[in-house]
Amino acid sequence: MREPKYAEIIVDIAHSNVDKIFDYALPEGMKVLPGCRVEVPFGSMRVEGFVLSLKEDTGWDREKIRPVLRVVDGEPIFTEEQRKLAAYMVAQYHTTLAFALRLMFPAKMRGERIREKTVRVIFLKDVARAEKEIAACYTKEGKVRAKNRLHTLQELKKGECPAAVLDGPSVRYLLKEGVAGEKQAEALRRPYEDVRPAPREEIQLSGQQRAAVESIVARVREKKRKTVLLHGVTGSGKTEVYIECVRQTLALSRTALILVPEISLAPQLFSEFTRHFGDQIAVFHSGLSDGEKYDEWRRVKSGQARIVMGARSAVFLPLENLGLIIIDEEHETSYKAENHPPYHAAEIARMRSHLSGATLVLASATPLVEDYMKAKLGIYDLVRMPERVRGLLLPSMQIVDMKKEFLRGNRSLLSGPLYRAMEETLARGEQALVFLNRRGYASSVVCPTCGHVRMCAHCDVPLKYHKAENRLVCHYCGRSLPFSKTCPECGEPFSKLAGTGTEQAEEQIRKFFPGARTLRMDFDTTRKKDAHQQIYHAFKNHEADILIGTQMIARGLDFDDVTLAAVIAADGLLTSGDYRAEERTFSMIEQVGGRAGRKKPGRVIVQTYNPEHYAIQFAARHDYEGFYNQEIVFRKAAMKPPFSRVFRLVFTGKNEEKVEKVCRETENCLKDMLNPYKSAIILFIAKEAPVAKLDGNFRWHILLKVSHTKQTAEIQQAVFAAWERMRNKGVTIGFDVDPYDVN
DNA sequence: CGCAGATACTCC
DNA sequence: GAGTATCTGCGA
Repeated sequence: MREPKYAEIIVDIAHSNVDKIFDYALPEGMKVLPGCRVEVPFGSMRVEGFVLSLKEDTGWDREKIRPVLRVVDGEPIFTEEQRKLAAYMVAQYHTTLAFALRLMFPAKMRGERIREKTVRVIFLKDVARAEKEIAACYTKEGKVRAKNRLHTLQELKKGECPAAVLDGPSVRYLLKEGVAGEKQAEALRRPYEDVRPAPREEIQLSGQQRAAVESIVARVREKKRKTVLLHGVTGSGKTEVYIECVRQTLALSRTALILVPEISLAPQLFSEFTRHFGDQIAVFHSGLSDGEKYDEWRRVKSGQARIVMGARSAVFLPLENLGLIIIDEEHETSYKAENHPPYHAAEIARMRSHLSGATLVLASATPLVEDYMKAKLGIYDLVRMPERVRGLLLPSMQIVDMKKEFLRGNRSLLSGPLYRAMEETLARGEQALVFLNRRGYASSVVCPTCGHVRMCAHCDVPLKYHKAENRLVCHYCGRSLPFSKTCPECGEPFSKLAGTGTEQAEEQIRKFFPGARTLRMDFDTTRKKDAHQQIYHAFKNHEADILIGTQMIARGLDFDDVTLAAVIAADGLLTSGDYRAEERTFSMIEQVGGRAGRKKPGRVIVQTYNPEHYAIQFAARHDYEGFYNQEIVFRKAAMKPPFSRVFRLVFTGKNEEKVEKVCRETENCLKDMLNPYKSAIILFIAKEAPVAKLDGNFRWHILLKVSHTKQTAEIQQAVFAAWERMRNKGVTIGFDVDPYDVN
C-alpha cells in the first residue's frame, strides 16, 4: 500500500462556521494515525486539529492545501468508538464535532497545558560497595555513627526510591561515589491514595442477589445489546451484585464502567470496590486535580485500569472492550448535563453499549418512570430485588399532617410524633437522620412593615440568611452582603426571617435535645476537600447522634445505628413546577427512608402539609409499583414526558431589550418553521424566564412541548435551525431537551 | 456619497 | 475564532 499523503482534520475550534472536515498534506515521513491531534495552519492562525482519517488523494485544489506542521500525540487520544459517540452527540444536541471530541479527554491536554509528572529516582548501582558503605556506617564497637546514610542505604536495598523521601546529603555522597545511580521516572498522580485494598472477604450472595448477577452476567457473555433495569429496594444489596458482576466481566477479559451520581457521596461503594479490585480501578470526576484527571485518564487509556468508577463525565473515558456499564441510582438528576451539550449520561451509555456490545444496567430503588415504562414494554429487561438483605424489613413509615400540628399551635419545626420518636431513638442510644432540602438559616428576609423581600442585586431571587457568617447569600450567583435588620426600602429597623433551612434546623434540634450531639451535612459544611468523608465517618463512628442535611444525606450512605429517618418538609419538591416533581418527591422519601434500619429495624417520619398526596401516600407504603401506575396515568393525561418531549431555548444577555427582542424573533422564526407540525405541538411559549435575571444577565426562554410522534426529530431539527439562525446577535442562546430545571 | 455597524463568508 | 468582504441604513 502506498503511503497516505493527506489527512482529514477537524480544527479544534468550537464554532459552527468551521465544523467541517479540512484536508491537509502530510509532509514526507510524518507518522500520524486517526485519533491523533496535530498542529495545522488555519487562516492566519496555528491551531490544534483532530485527525479523523488518512487518504492518498484529495478532492481539493492542490494549490490550496497546506501541510500539517507538527504531530501533537504520538498515539491516538480517542478511539473509533469515541469518535462515533461524538458524532452521535453532534446529531442529538447540535453541538460541533470539535466540542464533542473535547469531552473525550481532560481539558488541560489542549494546548499541552499538562504533562506527565516525573520524579528523580535513586537506585543502587553497586551492591557490593553498598554493603561496604553500610559496614562503614558503624563504629568498631558496632555503634551507628552515620545514621542518615545508613537509613538511606537500607531504604535503597529494598529497591529504587524517589529522591524526595531520602536524605539529601547521603544521596549526593552515594551518587558521587558511584554507589547509587539516578534516573527520571514517571509518577502517577493517584486520587484517594489513602484508600488501599484490604484483605477481601468472600461475598456471600443471597438467592435474590445470585439470580440478579446470573441474569446480568449472562447478557454480558452473550454481548446482548439490551438494557437491564435493576429495580432493587434500598438495602437490597446492590453493591455486592455490582462487585460480582464486575468480577465476572473482568474474567471474560472485558472492562467495566460504574457511574455514580457523585463520587464523594458514594464513599462506601468506592471503598468496597477498592477493597476488591485495588489498582485496577480508576476514579474519575470533576473534583480531581488536573494532574489526577490526566493520569487516571492515561491509566484507563493504557489498559492499566480496567474498571472505572466515576461521575457523569466518566461515561466518555476510553475503556476498550467494554463489557458492562452500571448506572447506580439511575434516577438521580446529576446524570443530566444542562448544557454544553445537554446530554444525559444514560443516553450516552446506551449508545456506548450499542457500539461496544456492553450490557447496560440501570439500577435504582425508585427508577425514573420513563425507564420503568420501557421495562414494562419489554424494551428493557427487568431484574428485581424486592427484599432487603439479612431478612430485614423496610422501615415503617408514618405521615404527619403539619396542618393539624399548626392548628394545635405547634409552630416549631418538629411535629409531636417526630419529637417523641427522636427522644426514644436517643434514649436507646441509636442515631437519627433529619432531611431538609433547604440550606442556610432562613430562606427569605421580609420587612414586617412594607413587605419588602431582600433580593440579590444581580439575580431575580430572594437572598437567604446565613447565621454563622451573619450575611445574606444568593444561592444562584454566590454573592453575599452583611446582614442588617433595617429595611433598605422603608427604614423599618426590624426584619422577619421566613422559611427554615438546615442551619436553623440544627439550632432548633439542639435546643430541643440539649444532650444530643449533632452534625450537619450540606453545601456549606462540605466546602472543604474531604469534608464529606469526615462528616460521614464521624457519624458512622457514632461521634454524633443526629445528622441534619440536604439532598446529600439521602443518597447511598450506610449507617448501622440509624433507626430513625425524618423528612421535615416533604412538600418542598412538590411545588418546584418541574414535571418530575411528584416522582422526585416519591424517590426522595424512599431514599431518605432507606437510610433507616439497615442493620436493625427502623422507622421513618414524613412531615407534610399534603398528607393525601399520592406521591407521599405510595412512598409511605413503599409501593413503587402503585406510584408508577398512578404517575404514568397522570403523565399521559397531561401529555408530559415520556409521552412528549420538551425543548427549551434560554436567551441570556446584559441588554434586557435585546434579550427580549432576540427571543421574540426566534419565536416568530420558529412559528413559521413549525407550521407543518401544528398537530404535534402541545405547548409553545416565549416569555421571561422564571428567574428573570441571573448573575447580572437578563433571561428569556422558549418552551416547546411536542407529543412523541415520528415528527419529533424533524421538529428538533427546526429548533436547531432557528437556534443557528439567531446566534451571534449578542445574546447567548442555550438549548436543552427534557430539562430538569425550567428556572 | 460616505461611513458605521451588522452580517456573511473563508479558512484545507 | 479571526480576518476580511459585503450589505444596509441613514445623514448629508
